[in-house]
Amino acid sequence: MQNFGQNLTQNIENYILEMLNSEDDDFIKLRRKELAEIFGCVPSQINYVLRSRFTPENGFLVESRRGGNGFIRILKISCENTDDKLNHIDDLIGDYVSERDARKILKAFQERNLITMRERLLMEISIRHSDELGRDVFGLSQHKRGIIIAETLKRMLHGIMLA
Amino acid sequence: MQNFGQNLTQNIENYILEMLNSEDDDFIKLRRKELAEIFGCVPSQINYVLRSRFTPENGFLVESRRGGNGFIRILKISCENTDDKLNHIDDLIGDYVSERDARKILKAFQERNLITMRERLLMEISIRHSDELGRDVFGLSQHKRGIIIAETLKRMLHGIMLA
DNA sequence: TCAGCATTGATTTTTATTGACCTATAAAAT
DNA sequence: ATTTTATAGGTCAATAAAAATCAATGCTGA
Repeated sequence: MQNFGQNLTQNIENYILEMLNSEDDDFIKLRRKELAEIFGCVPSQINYVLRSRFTPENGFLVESRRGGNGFIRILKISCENTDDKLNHIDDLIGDYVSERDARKILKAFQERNLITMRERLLMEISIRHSDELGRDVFGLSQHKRGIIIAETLKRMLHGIMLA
Repeated sequence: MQNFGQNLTQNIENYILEMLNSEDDDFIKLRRKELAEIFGCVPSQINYVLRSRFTPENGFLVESRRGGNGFIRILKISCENTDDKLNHIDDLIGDYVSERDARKILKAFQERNLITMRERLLMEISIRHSDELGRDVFGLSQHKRGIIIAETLKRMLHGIMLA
Protein backbone atom coordinates (compact mmCIF):
# COMPACT_ATOMS: atom_id res chain seq x y z
CA MET A 1 0.00 0.00 0.00
CA GLN A 2 1.33 3.36 -0.98
CA ASN A 3 0.05 6.57 0.40
CA PHE A 4 -1.67 8.73 -2.18
CA GLY A 5 -3.14 12.09 -1.59
CA GLN A 6 -3.45 13.70 1.79
CA ASN A 7 -3.37 12.85 5.45
CA LEU A 8 -0.77 10.20 5.94
CA THR A 9 -1.22 10.46 9.69
CA GLN A 10 -4.96 9.99 9.38
CA ASN A 11 -4.49 6.92 7.18
CA ILE A 12 -2.10 5.31 9.60
CA GLU A 13 -4.41 6.07 12.48
CA ASN A 14 -7.34 4.47 10.68
CA TYR A 15 -5.27 1.45 9.75
CA ILE A 16 -4.31 0.86 13.37
CA LEU A 17 -7.87 1.38 14.56
CA GLU A 18 -9.01 -1.15 11.97
CA MET A 19 -6.50 -3.66 13.25
CA LEU A 20 -7.68 -3.12 16.80
CA ASN A 21 -11.31 -3.61 15.79
CA SER A 22 -10.71 -6.74 13.78
CA GLU A 23 -8.91 -8.43 16.66
CA ASP A 24 -10.61 -10.47 19.32
CA ASP A 25 -8.18 -9.16 21.86
CA ASP A 26 -8.11 -5.53 22.82
CA PHE A 27 -4.52 -5.09 21.76
CA ILE A 28 -2.28 -5.43 18.73
CA LYS A 29 1.43 -5.92 18.21
CA LEU A 30 3.29 -4.47 15.26
CA ARG A 31 6.74 -3.74 13.91
CA ARG A 32 7.40 -0.10 13.38
CA LYS A 33 9.56 -0.67 10.33
CA GLU A 34 7.00 -2.87 8.60
CA LEU A 35 4.18 -0.44 9.17
CA ALA A 36 6.34 2.36 7.80
CA GLU A 37 7.04 0.27 4.71
CA ILE A 38 3.34 -0.39 4.19
CA PHE A 39 2.71 3.34 4.06
CA GLY A 40 5.93 4.16 2.29
CA CYS A 41 7.01 6.57 4.94
CA VAL A 42 9.82 7.08 7.37
CA PRO A 43 9.62 5.00 10.59
CA SER A 44 9.51 7.97 12.92
CA GLN A 45 6.21 8.88 11.31
CA ILE A 46 4.73 6.01 13.28
CA ASN A 47 5.95 7.56 16.50
CA TYR A 48 4.24 10.78 15.56
CA VAL A 49 0.95 9.00 15.01
CA LEU A 50 1.27 7.19 18.33
CA ARG A 51 2.25 10.31 20.23
CA SER A 52 -0.51 12.42 18.86
CA ARG A 53 -3.33 9.87 18.59
CA PHE A 54 -2.88 6.81 20.76
CA THR A 55 -2.50 8.60 24.06
CA PRO A 56 -3.72 7.56 27.49
CA GLU A 57 -6.04 10.56 27.37
CA ASN A 58 -7.68 8.84 24.44
CA GLY A 59 -7.87 5.54 26.26
CA PHE A 60 -4.80 3.84 24.81
CA LEU A 61 -1.64 2.45 26.32
CA VAL A 62 1.43 1.95 24.18
CA GLU A 63 4.28 -0.39 25.12
CA SER A 64 7.36 -1.10 23.08
CA ARG A 65 10.74 -2.77 22.96
CA ARG A 66 13.77 -1.78 20.93
CA GLY A 67 16.53 -3.99 19.60
CA GLY A 68 16.27 -7.49 18.23
CA ASN A 69 12.68 -8.68 18.00
CA GLY A 70 11.52 -5.22 18.90
CA PHE A 71 7.84 -4.39 18.67
CA ILE A 72 5.14 -1.88 19.47
CA ARG A 73 2.07 -3.01 21.38
CA ILE A 74 -1.06 -0.90 21.47
CA LEU A 75 -3.75 -1.58 24.05
CA LYS A 76 -7.21 -0.17 23.83
CA ILE A 77 -8.65 0.42 27.25
CA SER A 78 -11.63 2.18 25.83
CA CYS A 79 -14.73 0.60 24.41
CA GLU A 80 -17.77 2.84 24.37
CA ASN A 81 -16.88 6.17 22.92
CA THR A 82 -19.62 8.54 23.83
CA ASP A 83 -18.86 12.05 22.73
CA ASP A 84 -21.71 13.22 24.89
CA LYS A 85 -19.96 12.10 28.02
CA LEU A 86 -16.75 13.85 27.03
CA ASN A 87 -18.55 17.05 26.23
CA HIS A 88 -20.34 16.80 29.52
CA ILE A 89 -17.04 16.57 31.33
CA ASP A 90 -15.66 19.58 29.49
CA ASP A 91 -18.75 21.61 30.32
CA LEU A 92 -18.67 20.55 33.92
CA ILE A 93 -15.05 21.51 34.41
CA GLY A 94 -14.61 24.47 32.10
CA ASP A 95 -11.29 26.29 31.83
CA TYR A 96 -10.72 26.75 35.52
CA VAL A 97 -11.55 24.88 38.73
CA SER A 98 -10.38 25.30 42.30
CA GLU A 99 -8.92 22.33 44.07
CA ARG A 100 -12.00 22.33 46.24
CA ASP A 101 -14.34 22.11 43.30
CA ALA A 102 -12.21 19.44 41.69
CA ARG A 103 -12.67 17.32 44.77
CA LYS A 104 -16.40 17.91 44.68
CA ILE A 105 -16.56 16.76 41.10
CA LEU A 106 -14.59 13.62 41.90
CA LYS A 107 -16.83 12.88 44.84
CA ALA A 108 -19.89 13.15 42.62
CA PHE A 109 -18.36 10.84 40.01
CA GLN A 110 -17.54 8.26 42.61
CA GLU A 111 -20.98 8.44 44.17
CA ARG A 112 -22.50 7.77 40.79
CA ASN A 113 -20.20 4.76 40.45
CA LEU A 114 -18.51 6.20 37.38
CA ILE A 115 -15.14 5.80 39.08
CA THR A 116 -13.96 3.66 41.98
CA MET A 117 -12.78 4.93 45.34
CA ARG A 118 -9.21 4.07 44.41
CA GLU A 119 -9.46 5.97 41.14
CA ARG A 120 -10.85 8.98 42.95
CA LEU A 121 -8.01 8.76 45.40
CA LEU A 122 -5.45 8.64 42.61
CA MET A 123 -6.87 11.71 40.94
CA GLU A 124 -7.01 13.62 44.20
CA ILE A 125 -3.40 12.80 44.90
CA SER A 126 -2.36 13.88 41.44
CA ILE A 127 -4.21 17.18 41.65
CA ARG A 128 -3.05 17.89 45.15
CA HIS A 129 0.57 17.32 44.22
CA SER A 130 0.55 19.46 41.13
CA ASP A 131 -1.27 22.22 43.00
CA GLU A 132 1.36 22.04 45.71
CA LEU A 133 4.16 22.28 43.16
CA GLY A 134 2.46 25.16 41.40
CA ARG A 135 2.13 27.08 44.65
CA ASP A 136 5.33 26.25 46.53
CA VAL A 137 7.86 25.72 43.77
CA PHE A 138 6.65 27.87 40.90
CA GLY A 139 4.72 30.48 42.87
CA LEU A 140 1.73 30.37 40.58
CA SER A 141 -1.37 32.40 41.31
CA GLN A 142 -4.49 30.59 42.39
CA HIS A 143 -6.00 31.27 39.00
CA LYS A 144 -3.08 29.77 37.06
CA ARG A 145 -3.20 26.72 39.27
CA GLY A 146 -6.92 26.41 38.65
CA ILE A 147 -6.26 26.31 34.91
CA ILE A 148 -3.78 23.49 35.38
CA ILE A 149 -6.14 21.56 37.62
CA ALA A 150 -8.90 21.88 35.05
CA GLU A 151 -6.65 20.53 32.34
CA THR A 152 -5.36 17.66 34.48
CA LEU A 153 -8.84 16.71 35.60
CA LYS A 154 -10.24 16.79 32.09
CA ARG A 155 -7.48 14.58 30.76
CA MET A 156 -7.87 12.05 33.52
CA LEU A 157 -11.63 11.88 33.36
CA HIS A 158 -11.55 11.68 29.58
CA GLY A 159 -9.19 8.75 29.73
CA ILE A 160 -11.06 6.88 32.40
CA MET A 161 -14.51 7.53 30.96
CA LEU A 162 -13.47 5.77 27.80
CA ALA A 163 -12.77 2.66 29.81
CA MET B 1 14.07 -28.51 21.94
CA GLN B 2 16.06 -26.41 19.55
CA ASN B 3 15.59 -22.72 19.11
CA PHE B 4 15.17 -21.60 15.55
CA GLY B 5 15.21 -18.04 14.47
CA GLN B 6 13.90 -15.43 16.81
CA ASN B 7 12.52 -14.98 20.29
CA LEU B 8 15.19 -16.90 22.15
CA THR B 9 14.98 -14.69 25.21
CA GLN B 10 11.21 -14.77 25.16
CA ASN B 11 11.19 -18.57 24.85
CA ILE B 12 13.51 -19.01 27.78
CA GLU B 13 11.46 -16.59 29.84
CA ASN B 14 8.27 -18.50 29.08
CA TYR B 15 9.93 -21.81 29.88
CA ILE B 16 11.02 -20.57 33.29
CA LEU B 17 7.61 -19.06 34.01
CA GLU B 18 6.03 -22.39 33.09
CA MET B 19 8.30 -24.17 35.51
CA LEU B 20 7.40 -21.72 38.26
CA ASN B 21 3.71 -22.18 37.63
CA SER B 22 3.80 -25.94 37.55
CA GLU B 23 5.54 -26.11 40.91
CA ASP B 24 3.74 -26.17 44.20
CA ASP B 25 6.43 -24.04 45.76
CA ASP B 26 7.01 -20.49 44.66
CA PHE B 27 10.57 -21.18 43.59
CA ILE B 28 12.55 -23.38 41.22
CA LYS B 29 16.11 -24.58 40.98
CA LEU B 30 17.89 -25.10 37.68
CA ARG B 31 21.30 -25.71 36.11
CA ARG B 32 22.47 -22.96 33.81
CA LYS B 33 24.32 -25.27 31.45
CA GLU B 34 21.42 -27.67 31.04
CA LEU B 35 18.99 -24.91 30.27
CA ALA B 36 21.40 -23.48 27.74
CA GLU B 37 21.67 -26.88 26.09
CA ILE B 38 17.90 -27.24 25.93
CA PHE B 39 17.71 -24.03 23.98
CA GLY B 40 20.89 -24.60 22.04
CA CYS B 41 22.42 -21.36 23.15
CA VAL B 42 25.41 -20.06 25.03
CA PRO B 43 25.14 -20.25 28.85
CA SER B 44 25.53 -16.54 29.40
CA GLN B 45 22.28 -16.13 27.53
CA ILE B 46 20.58 -17.46 30.65
CA ASN B 47 22.17 -14.70 32.70
CA TYR B 48 20.83 -12.18 30.26
CA VAL B 49 17.32 -13.55 30.61
CA LEU B 50 17.56 -13.46 34.39
CA ARG B 51 19.00 -9.96 34.49
CA SER B 52 16.44 -8.53 32.11
CA ARG B 53 13.31 -10.46 33.10
CA PHE B 54 13.48 -11.93 36.59
CA THR B 55 14.12 -8.69 38.39
CA PRO B 56 12.82 -7.46 41.74
CA GLU B 57 10.78 -4.94 39.81
CA ASN B 58 8.96 -7.84 38.25
CA GLY B 59 8.63 -9.58 41.58
CA PHE B 60 11.49 -12.07 41.45
CA LEU B 61 14.66 -12.82 43.38
CA VAL B 62 17.52 -14.88 41.98
CA GLU B 63 20.12 -16.78 44.00
CA SER B 64 22.91 -19.01 42.75
CA ARG B 65 25.98 -21.05 43.59
CA ARG B 66 28.99 -21.78 41.40
CA GLY B 67 31.26 -24.80 41.32
CA GLY B 68 30.36 -28.41 41.83
CA ASN B 69 26.63 -28.90 42.28
CA GLY B 70 26.12 -25.31 41.33
CA PHE B 71 22.59 -24.07 40.69
CA ILE B 72 20.36 -21.10 40.08
CA ARG B 73 17.32 -20.57 42.24
CA ILE B 74 14.49 -18.29 41.21
CA LEU B 75 11.93 -17.12 43.76
CA LYS B 76 8.68 -15.38 43.11
CA ILE B 77 8.16 -12.80 45.80
CA SER B 78 4.98 -11.12 46.86
CA CYS B 79 4.71 -8.46 49.51
CA GLU B 80 2.70 -9.71 52.43
CA ASN B 81 1.93 -6.60 54.40
CA THR B 82 1.43 -2.99 53.46
CA ASP B 83 4.75 -1.83 54.87
CA ASP B 84 6.60 -4.23 52.60
CA LYS B 85 4.71 -2.86 49.64
CA LEU B 86 5.51 0.74 50.52
CA ASN B 87 9.19 -0.03 50.97
CA HIS B 88 9.19 -1.94 47.72
CA ILE B 89 7.75 1.07 45.95
CA ASP B 90 10.31 3.44 47.41
CA ASP B 91 13.15 1.11 46.49
CA LEU B 92 11.98 0.74 42.93
CA ILE B 93 11.40 4.42 42.30
CA GLY B 94 14.13 6.13 44.28
CA ASP B 95 14.59 9.89 43.95
CA TYR B 96 14.50 10.10 40.20
CA VAL B 97 12.81 8.25 37.35
CA SER B 98 12.48 9.00 33.67
CA GLU B 99 9.03 8.98 32.16
CA ARG B 100 10.00 5.84 30.31
CA ASP B 101 11.00 4.03 33.50
CA ALA B 102 7.88 5.25 35.24
CA ARG B 103 5.82 3.60 32.55
CA LYS B 104 7.80 0.40 32.90
CA ILE B 105 7.11 0.33 36.62
CA LEU B 106 3.41 0.88 36.05
CA LYS B 107 3.34 -1.89 33.46
CA ALA B 108 5.00 -4.28 35.89
CA PHE B 109 2.59 -3.35 38.70
CA GLN B 110 -0.39 -3.91 36.49
CA GLU B 111 0.91 -7.24 35.26
CA ARG B 112 1.36 -8.30 38.88
CA ASN B 113 -2.26 -7.29 39.52
CA LEU B 114 -1.25 -4.70 42.07
CA ILE B 115 -3.14 -2.06 40.11
CA THR B 116 -5.85 -2.24 37.45
CA MET B 117 -5.50 -1.24 33.84
CA ARG B 118 -7.63 1.84 34.48
CA GLU B 119 -5.47 2.87 37.39
CA ARG B 120 -2.38 2.45 35.24
CA LEU B 121 -3.99 4.60 32.59
CA LEU B 122 -4.79 7.34 35.11
CA MET B 123 -1.26 7.42 36.42
CA GLU B 124 0.20 7.57 32.92
CA ILE B 125 -2.02 10.52 32.13
CA SER B 126 -0.99 12.29 35.30
CA ILE B 127 2.70 11.74 34.70
CA ARG B 128 2.50 12.61 31.03
CA HIS B 129 0.74 15.87 31.77
CA SER B 130 3.05 17.03 34.52
CA ASP B 131 6.06 16.10 32.41
CA GLU B 132 4.63 18.07 29.52
CA LEU B 133 4.03 21.10 31.74
CA GLY B 134 7.51 20.81 33.22
CA ARG B 135 9.11 20.73 29.78
CA ASP B 136 6.98 23.08 27.71
CA VAL B 137 5.77 25.62 30.25
CA PHE B 138 8.45 25.72 32.91
CA GLY B 139 11.42 24.62 30.82
CA LEU B 140 12.66 22.17 33.42
CA SER B 141 15.66 19.95 32.76
CA GLN B 142 15.11 16.26 32.27
CA HIS B 143 16.57 15.62 35.70
CA LYS B 144 14.26 18.04 37.49
CA ARG B 145 11.31 16.49 35.71
CA GLY B 146 12.49 13.05 36.78
CA ILE B 147 12.47 14.15 40.41
CA ILE B 148 8.90 15.37 40.08
CA ILE B 149 7.80 12.17 38.37
CA ALA B 150 9.36 10.08 41.13
CA GLU B 151 7.53 12.07 43.78
CA THR B 152 4.20 11.93 41.96
CA LEU B 153 4.50 8.23 41.31
CA LYS B 154 5.43 7.42 44.89
CA ARG B 155 2.53 9.40 46.26
CA MET B 156 0.04 7.79 43.93
CA LEU B 157 1.27 4.25 44.48
CA HIS B 158 1.48 4.75 48.22
CA GLY B 159 -2.01 6.10 48.31
CA ILE B 160 -3.51 3.32 46.29
CA MET B 161 -1.70 0.59 48.21
CA LEU B 162 -3.29 1.88 51.38
CA ALA B 163 -6.76 1.88 49.89
C1' DT C 1 -0.18 35.57 6.48
C1' DC C 2 1.15 32.52 10.17
C1' DA C 3 0.41 29.33 13.76
C1' DG C 4 0.06 24.85 14.38
C1' DC C 5 -0.02 20.27 12.53
C1' DA C 6 2.58 16.92 9.53
C1' DT C 7 6.82 14.91 7.42
C1' DT C 8 11.57 13.70 7.08
C1' DG C 9 16.06 11.90 8.22
C1' DA C 10 20.31 12.01 10.99
C1' DT C 11 21.63 10.62 15.38
C1' DT C 12 20.99 8.25 19.83
C1' DT C 13 19.45 4.67 22.88
C1' DT C 14 17.89 0.16 24.00
C1' DT C 15 17.69 -4.81 23.50
C1' DA C 16 19.48 -9.33 22.06
C1' DT C 17 23.14 -12.54 21.04
C1' DT C 18 27.66 -14.51 21.28
C1' DG C 19 32.09 -15.78 23.02
C1' DA C 20 36.39 -15.13 25.51
C1' DC C 21 37.91 -14.82 29.94
C1' DC C 22 37.11 -14.72 35.32
C1' DT C 23 35.64 -16.54 39.90
C1' DA C 24 33.78 -19.74 43.20
C1' DT C 25 32.85 -24.42 45.05
C1' DA C 26 33.11 -29.29 45.98
C1' DA C 27 35.48 -33.37 45.77
C1' DA C 28 39.55 -35.93 45.09
C1' DA C 29 44.37 -36.47 45.80
C1' DT C 30 48.22 -35.65 48.43
C1' DA D 1 44.80 -30.57 56.69
C1' DT D 2 46.24 -28.79 52.43
C1' DT D 3 46.55 -28.69 47.60
C1' DT D 4 44.82 -29.75 43.18
C1' DT D 5 41.46 -30.38 39.78
C1' DA D 6 37.16 -30.56 37.66
C1' DT D 7 32.98 -28.33 37.44
C1' DA D 8 29.95 -25.18 37.87
C1' DG D 9 28.21 -20.13 37.30
C1' DG D 10 29.50 -14.74 36.40
C1' DT D 11 31.18 -10.71 33.84
C1' DC D 12 32.16 -7.95 30.14
C1' DA D 13 32.82 -6.24 25.65
C1' DA D 14 31.77 -6.55 20.70
C1' DT D 15 28.26 -6.64 17.34
C1' DA D 16 23.67 -6.45 15.26
C1' DA D 17 19.00 -5.16 15.10
C1' DA D 18 15.40 -2.72 16.32
C1' DA D 19 12.81 1.64 18.10
C1' DA D 20 13.05 6.68 20.09
C1' DT D 21 14.35 11.37 19.78
C1' DC D 22 14.88 15.84 18.00
C1' DA D 23 15.46 19.50 15.10
C1' DA D 24 14.68 21.16 10.57
C1' DT D 25 11.47 21.69 7.09
C1' DG D 26 6.96 21.59 4.62
C1' DC D 27 2.09 22.30 4.38
C1' DT D 28 -2.56 24.16 5.14
C1' DG D 29 -6.62 26.38 6.76
C1' DA D 30 -8.70 30.34 9.22
